Amino acid sequence: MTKKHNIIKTATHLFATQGFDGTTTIQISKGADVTEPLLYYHFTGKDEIYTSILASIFEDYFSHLKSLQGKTGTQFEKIENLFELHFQLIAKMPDEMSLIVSNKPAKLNDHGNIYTKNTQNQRKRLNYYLSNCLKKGIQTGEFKKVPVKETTGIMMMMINGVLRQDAQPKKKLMDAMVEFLHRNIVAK
Amino acid sequence: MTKKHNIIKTATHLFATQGFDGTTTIQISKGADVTEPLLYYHFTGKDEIYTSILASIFEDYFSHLKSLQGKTGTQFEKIENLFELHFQLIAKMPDEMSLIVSNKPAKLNDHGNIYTKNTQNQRKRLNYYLSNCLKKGIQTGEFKKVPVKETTGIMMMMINGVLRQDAQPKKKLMDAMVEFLHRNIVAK
Amino acid sequence: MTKKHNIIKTATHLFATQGFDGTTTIQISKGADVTEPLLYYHFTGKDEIYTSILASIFEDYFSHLKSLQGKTGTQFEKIENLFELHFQLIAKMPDEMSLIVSNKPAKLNDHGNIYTKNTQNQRKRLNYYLSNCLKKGIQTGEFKKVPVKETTGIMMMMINGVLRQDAQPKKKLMDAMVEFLHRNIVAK
Amino acid sequence: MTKKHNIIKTATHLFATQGFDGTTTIQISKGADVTEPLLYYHFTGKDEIYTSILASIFEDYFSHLKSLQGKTGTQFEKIENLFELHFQLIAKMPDEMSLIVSNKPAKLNDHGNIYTKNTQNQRKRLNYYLSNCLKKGIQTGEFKKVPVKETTGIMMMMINGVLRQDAQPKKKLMDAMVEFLHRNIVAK
DNA sequence: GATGAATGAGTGTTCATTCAT
DNA sequence: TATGAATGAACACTCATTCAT
Repeated sequence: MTKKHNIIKTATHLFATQGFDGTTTIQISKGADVTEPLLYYHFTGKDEIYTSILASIFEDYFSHLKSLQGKTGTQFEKIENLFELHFQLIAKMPDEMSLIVSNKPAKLNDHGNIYTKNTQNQRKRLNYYLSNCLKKGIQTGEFKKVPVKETTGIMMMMINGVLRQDAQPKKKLMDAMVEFLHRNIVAK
Repeated sequence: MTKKHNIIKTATHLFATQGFDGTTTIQISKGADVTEPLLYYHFTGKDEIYTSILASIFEDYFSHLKSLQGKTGTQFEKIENLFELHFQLIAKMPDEMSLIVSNKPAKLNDHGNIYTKNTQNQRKRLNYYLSNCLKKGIQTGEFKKVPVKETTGIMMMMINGVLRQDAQPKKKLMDAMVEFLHRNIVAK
Repeated sequence: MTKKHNIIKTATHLFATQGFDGTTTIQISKGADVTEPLLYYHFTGKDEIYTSILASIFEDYFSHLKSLQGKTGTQFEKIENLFELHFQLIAKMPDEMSLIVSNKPAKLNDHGNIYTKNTQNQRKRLNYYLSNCLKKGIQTGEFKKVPVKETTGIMMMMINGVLRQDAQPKKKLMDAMVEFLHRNIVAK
Repeated sequence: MTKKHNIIKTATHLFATQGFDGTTTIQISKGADVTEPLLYYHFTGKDEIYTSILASIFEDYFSHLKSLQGKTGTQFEKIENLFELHFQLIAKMPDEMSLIVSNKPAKLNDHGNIYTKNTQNQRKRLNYYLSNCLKKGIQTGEFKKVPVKETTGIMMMMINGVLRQDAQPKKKLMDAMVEFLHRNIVAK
């Protein structure tokens, strides 16, 4: 529990700040205050430390995405929820969020292609969620007749920009973004 | 095509796709079809290959930014120009653009901190350019009374999102973004 | 015999016979019948192998010098003791003695300057020991009124000559040296 | 003339202060203000730079030794001449003298064995010169009946000590040494 | 004479990983 | 669980040397 958890916490932080390729097993073990061989007791290797962390983060992330679908409200509120979620996730777990948008490690022997698979999955889900909201909103007259594909692309780009920002995103900026969107897509 | 040029071209591509930490000197030399020691004849080391490439890219990039300031037109056209520029740069030199938005290498012994310096400089310039356009446009009545700081932040986030996109950005998406902005800030 | 001990033994011999600059880490590891990385498990690098060996040799050497001061006898016997000691040390551990009189390595990144510090210390101690004996001996009438500084210098030069000799010093030569000294400084 | 001479001068100094193994061809070329390939125009390689320098120094040194034999005087004056010579040589060309007493380079491919040959030759000549003086002096009654072999050994050790001293030898010390010898071997 | 460009062979060192306990 | 000791493979880099001009 404690030591394995420590390894995961340390590795997550190091991978997020230095990247997979820039992080060594010594750094992880020293940061977690354990010896190197213990890493290999709990994991099969550096690769698995990374992939297991990534898998767990994505699992968590996807479950959050899923829980959004149960909520009721206008289509715009649903879109707002999505932005709000990412904003909160970054505030609560910046390392984890940073990890799932970082580049694919060059030295990772990603046989299961966990990285690509999850990243594509994320894109697909976001795309589905947003374009669905847009389509429905347009149908019901809640939204203007904006081009669905492009508007979805823009919103995803905005989420991407938020996730990849170096500094913690400000609440004010998030509100401005939502307002910005509102003005653009909601019918007067 | 000199061998030094080949080294730079290969290294740029590898650094852009694999990161600094994920790229080895052997990969660079093999990709450039030269022997490893030649890297050290033309550069002081792997670090300098990276920093000299980065410096030259940023120099190029900043000169492009500067040339925008000479152009005339409405404030919105000026903003449009900025988006257009990034769109073109990515199309013309994706590796280079990818490099200037990649994360700071962990193993780079960058005493002059060329990475941070340039990145901050870029942010400052973009911020200055955009907020200036906004302020002027608001003053002259070309723009609505949008909050300058936040709107600037959103636009920078969009540019950031464009730069960090994996795939080549589509012209259609770019047009949609401009239209999106237009609807939001230009006074009716 | 631990592997670390083996490394030290081999390195001592190689450094003594080939010099620090002329010895490679491969030679050390092969000579000690270990792999190269093990050198870096037990030491921080080639430099530390050298400096730690040198430090231990000097420590040993200085403790021998110290133990001489406890012995009683005439001043000439004390001087004789010093020559005898060096003679014995060379016979017992030629590599070690050869190391402490070898030249300062050019490629040694010796921040603490362990080499210079110890070498100067050695000179100072020998000087102190010998000139003290001489002064006392002259005072008590045991010695002729020889010039202290110069006679000390000559004796140190002789010790230096003994230490730096390529071949093992012969007992006969050592006896001749002591007799030589006796004739020169002891009052008739 | 100038450039080759420069190479020799620089190399001599570097070899003397850093040793053969501790000196690189870049250091030599930079110190001599020439490019590296020029070293290979004037010499066949680093080895030959070293051996040719060593050969020339030994040649010079041996010719000095030879010229001593032409001088007249008592046997002790002849011995004094030898000490005096080494004293002068060190004062006039410390680098060169330092080189001929430095250890045999580990990385030198000394096919002609120039190093060992000359060093042994030097030893033999000094031995011959000194023991000859001693024998003659004892025969003529100029000297006491000292043991020739051992006394020669001691004197060679003193010369060795002088040559290997780090600092420039003081005139006073040299005088003391001669006086020291005088008291020991010259008959009253 | 002289040099810019280039290289094969090696150097010291680090890496992720394993073994014996 | 846990670790001290050990390693094969690779890493960034340097060396003496050569080639084309």
